Amino acid sequence: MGSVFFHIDLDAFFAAVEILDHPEYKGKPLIIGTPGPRHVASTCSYEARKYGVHSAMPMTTALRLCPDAICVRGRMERYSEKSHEVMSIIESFAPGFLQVSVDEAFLELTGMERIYPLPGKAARMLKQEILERTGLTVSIGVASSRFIAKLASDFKKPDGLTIVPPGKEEAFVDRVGLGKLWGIGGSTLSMLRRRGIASTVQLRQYGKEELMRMFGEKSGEYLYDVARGIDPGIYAKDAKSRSISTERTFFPDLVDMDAIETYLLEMSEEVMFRALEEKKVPRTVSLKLRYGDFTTVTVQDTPRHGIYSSSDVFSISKSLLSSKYRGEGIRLLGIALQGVYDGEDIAQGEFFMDKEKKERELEKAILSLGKKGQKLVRARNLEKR
DNA sequence: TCTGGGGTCCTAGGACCC
DNA sequence: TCTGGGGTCCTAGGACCC
Repeated sequence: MGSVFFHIDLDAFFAAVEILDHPEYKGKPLIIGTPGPRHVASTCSYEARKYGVHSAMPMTTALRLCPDAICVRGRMERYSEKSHEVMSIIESFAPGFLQVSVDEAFLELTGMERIYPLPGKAARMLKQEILERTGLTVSIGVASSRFIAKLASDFKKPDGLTIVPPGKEEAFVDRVGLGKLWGIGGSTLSMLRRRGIASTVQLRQYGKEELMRMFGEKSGEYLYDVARGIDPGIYAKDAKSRSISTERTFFPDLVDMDAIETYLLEMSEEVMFRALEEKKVPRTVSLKLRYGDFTTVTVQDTPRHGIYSSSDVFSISKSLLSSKYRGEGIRLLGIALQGVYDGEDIAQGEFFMDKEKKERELEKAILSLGKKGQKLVRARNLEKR
């Protein structure tokens, strides 16, 4: 018996939650996002999609296309609450559960023929249960691999169910089309087109070595597999280190150095606080700058002595800034902690001999830094007068 | 059209080591 | 006299996804 995977995708999730909480929005074009320049839509209702509005579209464009749309600011806490409700239903349905974002998850039903002899029927049961208990609809894809199941859940939306029988993967990929395959975005698509490859059928005419030469080792292999409906291994491996980041876009561009440093301080604290909350230790700090013309640069530093407090992050990001800053208006500032490991994983040295004590010290340091931060801000404001 | 914010993974070049 | 090969770490940039 072959493998069986479900991919479950919540339909227009944020918008659906807002409609649930505000029934008066039902049947109307609804956009989750703040109106104004340098803002973007995060989701929208299906009524708004009829006007051409979609996720990641600039709000100014979205409102030009659909001037009567209702705009609401996102309420992430509420969405994660609803997400938990749905995910716990999915998780208890079958053992192979893997959540991949707020609004989607995989289930593996391989070897469960005794309990669910017909995967399609099982999927309908799951959809029904989610709707009854949460008021939300999902679309489900059923296939022999995660990759195909993911494409299938997107094939018919909202409230869809698409089953790709074993052996039909390649034919399904042909129906979906090159541009809608997961992992093939705008740049890859135009690179392929430039070489005269506009469909999965055409892509299949190239050998693996040929594609690897044309697109690089990993991408070549990826394209070879995907064109044949073979799962290239999405969500197969789990990340060994992570990153924690924050960024802000400004309107108008930031020019004042004090203001820039104040944001840097605020963001250093935010990011390091999140790391400490999770008892994680970062190895590198990276600073991102975007200028008014949208050119974006990043610089990073991996200090030998390690990163233990937000004042470390702040001073590193300040020197990174001075090493790169062009001296013009800044559209975006970002700070990322990379190579973030569990405290335990890097405990080989003397660093964490007395781990708990060390952590308490770090947390205290952070708290007092928070207060110092306030003073610093005030000191800055005074200096300006 | 004028381009958010939070992530992951890949590449290519240089440093450094054996 | 023009100079190996492999492994690992670091860096900057880019593609992609939700």
